[in-house]
Amino acid sequence: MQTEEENNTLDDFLAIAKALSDPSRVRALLALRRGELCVCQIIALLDLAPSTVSRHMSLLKQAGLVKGRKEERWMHYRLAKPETGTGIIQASLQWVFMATEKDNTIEEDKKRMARILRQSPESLCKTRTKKRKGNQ
Amino acid sequence: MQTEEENNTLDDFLAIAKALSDPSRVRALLALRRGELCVCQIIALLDLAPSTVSRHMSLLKQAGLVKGRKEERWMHYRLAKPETGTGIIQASLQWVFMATEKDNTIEEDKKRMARILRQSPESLCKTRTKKRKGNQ
DNA sequence: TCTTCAATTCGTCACATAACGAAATATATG
DNA sequence: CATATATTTCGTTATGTGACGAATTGAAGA
Repeated sequence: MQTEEENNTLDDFLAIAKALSDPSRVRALLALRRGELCVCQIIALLDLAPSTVSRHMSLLKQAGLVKGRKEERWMHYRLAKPETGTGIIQASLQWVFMATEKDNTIEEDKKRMARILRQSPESLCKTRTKKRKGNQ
Repeated sequence: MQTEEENNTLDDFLAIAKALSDPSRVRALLALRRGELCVCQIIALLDLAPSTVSRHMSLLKQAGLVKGRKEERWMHYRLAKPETGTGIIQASLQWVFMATEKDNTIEEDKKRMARILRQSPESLCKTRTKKRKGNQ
């Protein structure tokens, strides 16, 4: 994937563009600017079903925008590092960051994530399991 | 839409990302680097039904990436100019350009468009009308 | 080994979207 | 006004996608 990369740049690009065309994925990606996050923390941020969040993160990973690391039973995601990315990845990340700079939702997410980070990840997961989720 | 633009930057961004997550739209957009193009020329490039191309161009326009200009009975599209765009637009265009720099399809499209431009737009349209299109 | 639990995968549903052709619209031209 | 023609809009169909819950996987811990 990095040895030659000469022809189907378009497909790589489209995968990135698709990954970035969903609000939940963009919010998750931007939240990772803080640093590595556990899936359960992203679940808490987005307030979506674990399976949904898992799929979102998987798409971001496939596009090459984030990296995953499993520690014990928790999966941690972080932004793709400069040395890992193909240049397009880094450019894409910069693009999202600048394009969403002044967004209200993202600002709210920062505060929300600050609150989430105050709890330990362990308690977070247990809390969520017991939590009622009664909407559609 | 341009008077203040303070809060829902995310929606604008998502519209752009969605517009850029389809190969036909990206190809059309990149073809416009040459300069303004008539819809019939884009139809010839992509080899899609006129109605399909029209919809694609409409989405690109909605996202703010291209501008339309009607001259006589022909619709011409061009890239959004620096002074027109919100900054995000220009950044997005630059991003697509750099990300697809080395793509084969795009290279082919350049040659293909050169061939198309050798014909006059008028003959192009009439040709296409008579042309058989027997695939799905 | 059995249990626990975080995360993922799978199946399903509702809805979005890309493709087409047909019909409508707009703009010359007879 | 009627015709021709470029483009758009509309309706339909097939496929893609996001959401969920249920079942599965994998890593600790009893």
